[in-house]
Amino acid sequence: MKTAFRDIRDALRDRIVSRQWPPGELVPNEADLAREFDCARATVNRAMRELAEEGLIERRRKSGTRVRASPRRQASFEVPVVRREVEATGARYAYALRKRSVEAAPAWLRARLGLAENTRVLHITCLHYAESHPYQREDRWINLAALPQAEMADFTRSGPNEWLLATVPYTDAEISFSAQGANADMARDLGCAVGDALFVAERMTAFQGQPVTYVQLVHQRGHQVRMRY
Amino acid sequence: MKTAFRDIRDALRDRIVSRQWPPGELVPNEADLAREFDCARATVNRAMRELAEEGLIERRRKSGTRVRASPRRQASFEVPVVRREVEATGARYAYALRKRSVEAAPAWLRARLGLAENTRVLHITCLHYAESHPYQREDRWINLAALPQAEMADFTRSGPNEWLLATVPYTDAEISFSAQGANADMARDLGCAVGDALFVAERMTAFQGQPVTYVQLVHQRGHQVRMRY
DNA sequence: GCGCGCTATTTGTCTGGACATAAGTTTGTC
DNA sequence: GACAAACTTATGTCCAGACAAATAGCGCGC
Repeated sequence: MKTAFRDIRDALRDRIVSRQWPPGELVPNEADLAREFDCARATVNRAMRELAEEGLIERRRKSGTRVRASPRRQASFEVPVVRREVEATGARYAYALRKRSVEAAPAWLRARLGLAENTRVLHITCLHYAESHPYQREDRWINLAALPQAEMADFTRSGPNEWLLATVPYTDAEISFSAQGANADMARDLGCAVGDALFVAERMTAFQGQPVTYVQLVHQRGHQVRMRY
Repeated sequence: MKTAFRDIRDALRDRIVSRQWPPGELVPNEADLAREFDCARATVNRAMRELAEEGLIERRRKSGTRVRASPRRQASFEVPVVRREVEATGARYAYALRKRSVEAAPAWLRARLGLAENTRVLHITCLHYAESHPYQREDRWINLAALPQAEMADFTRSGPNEWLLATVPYTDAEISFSAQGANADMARDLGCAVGDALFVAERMTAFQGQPVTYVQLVHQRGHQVRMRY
């Protein structure tokens, strides 16, 4: 029976989730499986490599392959771009700039991004709407030492997010999620009460080792981030 | 110059992030790159496949490979298991069962999991501590039609999470994050004020198509979920 | 001009073989 | 017994070549 690596992978996964090969069990070696499935060892290797990436099995040279006792489960989600996120719901996206200023980086920001003293930053506050309802409030700081051309950019018609994506598309980033009570600014901009529980995403990005931007994204009440795994 | 697929992958990634191959650009085909790197085409293929998985390039038969205009960025994080999450901070983990009852599934739960009427569920409420401070409040419903042995399980010493992991280790799941104001129960259990903004994770899991459990995990004030990408 | 089928090109996968690398296991020496 | 060297075994990677599958683009008939 000649099968593709995808079929082999799925067949092996099946044996694992059905407990035919229970957690901790040693799996037959590649050569044997290649014989069983009547294919080249490389094909079995590819199948097993993918299962290892999924976190279902653990492989070690010489010791062989075993089914993980508790499978390492990882969820992955697409980092949202607000315009697309809004448009995906079918709503019309709109944007409004609230504030733009060039400042010396405050101490908390310098600490977070690892900036030198006296670093100049561009501070943008803006709002993203779904139809006419505020959807997300964005508070962003851009490191002008790393990205001087940001000072010339026009943020009155579209947000810094899209400008940055077009200008510095490849970045290392850290994202974090938390819940925060609305302060006066958030409450005003999002049309909720002070103290309301809001879902907040924060993101720090660096390009080639240099910190580029920090952003706080405060979402409308009830916002959820969802992912399958 | 003979190189491994890892080196080739990194070299190509470098050309992309340095804009030597700008967004939208057509990348040389595998045969040419194999000649350039003096290796087999399969080796280039492996390198490019990984870059495609990273979301940096897009490949299509006959049209060739191009650098994505805006790279698809995906963050992935390990689905947390509360005991390990607490112990990773260096704190001692402790557990307390608050409530255990067998009930008919309420309507909202039936709707969420797609359960038949009159389905019996096991409802567990428990607390997870870091040292002596409440860390997370867990409210869980287990579908007894799918997992009757849950009714016999002892949840007085360790949580349903660990029991489920050991019993049904391979599941499909959907996870979602949101912010919610603390209700009276949450405030009492977590030692905060009613209305405080709390970070909430919810999870629905299914095993071989059958809904198994729904859980709401309410975290202590200030909780963050962090990931790099 | 329009639709349809053919062809050329590019990626996707597989084979059978080879050598590299990691890491248990055995053997040998002290 | 302790330790190191040699051996064995399973996975990791690579190669050269082959064929499969998708599809962009061309040419043909109308």
